[in-house]
Amino acid sequence: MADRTKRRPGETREKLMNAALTLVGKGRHFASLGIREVTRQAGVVPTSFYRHFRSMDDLGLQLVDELGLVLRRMMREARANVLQADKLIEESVGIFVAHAQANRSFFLFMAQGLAGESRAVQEGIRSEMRFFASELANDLRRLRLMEHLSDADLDMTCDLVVRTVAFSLTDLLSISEDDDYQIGQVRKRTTRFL
Amino acid sequence: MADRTKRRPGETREKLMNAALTLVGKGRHFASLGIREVTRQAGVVPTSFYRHFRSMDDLGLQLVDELGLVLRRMMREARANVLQADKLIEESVGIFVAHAQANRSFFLFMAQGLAGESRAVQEGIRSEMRFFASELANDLRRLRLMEHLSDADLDMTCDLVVRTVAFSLTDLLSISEDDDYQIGQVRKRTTRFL
DNA sequence: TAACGATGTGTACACTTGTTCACTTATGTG
DNA sequence: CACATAAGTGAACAAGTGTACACATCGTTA
Repeated sequence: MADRTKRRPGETREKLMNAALTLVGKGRHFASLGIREVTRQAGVVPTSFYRHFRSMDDLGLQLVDELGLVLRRMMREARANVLQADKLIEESVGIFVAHAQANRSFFLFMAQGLAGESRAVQEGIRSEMRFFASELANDLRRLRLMEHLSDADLDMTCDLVVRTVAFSLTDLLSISEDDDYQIGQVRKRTTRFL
Repeated sequence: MADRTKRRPGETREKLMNAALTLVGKGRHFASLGIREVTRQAGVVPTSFYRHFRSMDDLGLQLVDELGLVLRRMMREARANVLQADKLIEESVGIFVAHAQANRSFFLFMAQGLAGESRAVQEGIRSEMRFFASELANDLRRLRLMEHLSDADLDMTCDLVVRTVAFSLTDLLSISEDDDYQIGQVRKRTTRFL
């Protein structure tokens, strides 16, 4: 009972992924992480790494997949909370900032990966962002907002919004103490932008 | 004459900085480069590194300084070529794209450094971008364009433009073969944005 | 010319790294 | 229960890493 030597399946796998995220959260860049370093942080022997991942790039790719889940969760919450269209932007930005802080390492990883070393990871993150942008465009269409924009323009605008916000991440996450000012900035930027 | 054993001062220093840029241009991330790797690429013995740089971070900082020069050169060219205000955006974007291609590794380094490992390099690049944005705002003010925007709004808008363009770099530089499409995209985005 | 400081070189050392192999242990299915 | 398979372990190795030291070479200045 108190003795929990049981090995939950996939536990080490999680530990390794979290270890990588933790190191990224500590300011390290994903590209500079080594297998041994990650296993050390996870409290696991180096060999175990190969039971779950082929290489560091592989780990990165699986992190991208999980990142997708985080983003989807964020979208769902946003959709639920902004049923009526007023205050839409403030609301959305607020939710975004909250998620960015709750999953700080994850978003840091995303910001890094965009200019990262592994082409595959780079492509994965980019495609997650594209998906996110297209969903955003769909939502706006459904809510009959932005009807003064053509479809193509709307798509492009959403893409731009996502890019801009993603870019702000770098600032937002690097400070993260005196958020208030930064939040205000991002909110202002995004609001004015739309 | 044919024998050029002479040692031009600062030659190795340049060789090392170029070596780092070359590796970045080959798809490596700056944060993952090692001293030995760079010296090897530069065709220099590892010990020489310490004659010029305290560490890799130091090298990065000095690269940022040179990046500043590149940006200033770009601005000067832009100012010279867009004396009259029509076609201003297309002209500017064209110049930007040309520079981005000519100094591909430099701009890659910049894109990487924004989410990089060294806080100092990150801060340096960010401040270069801020400077660039404020100069852009000044130019627009001088040309009496965008008079419908308040000063604060103009500053923010320029910041946003710079961010957006910088972000597009990631795409632009990662393809760089079938540029035509990408150039069109960036141009369209920026144009529509302003 | 002599001496000096800056720059470049070769060797060496103590660590760290990625990866492998043979071995133990737990989990779930017949 | 027995057994196959997945998951975890430890020891080992060759290769690569950062850094230090002592020495060679150049350009400049006294």
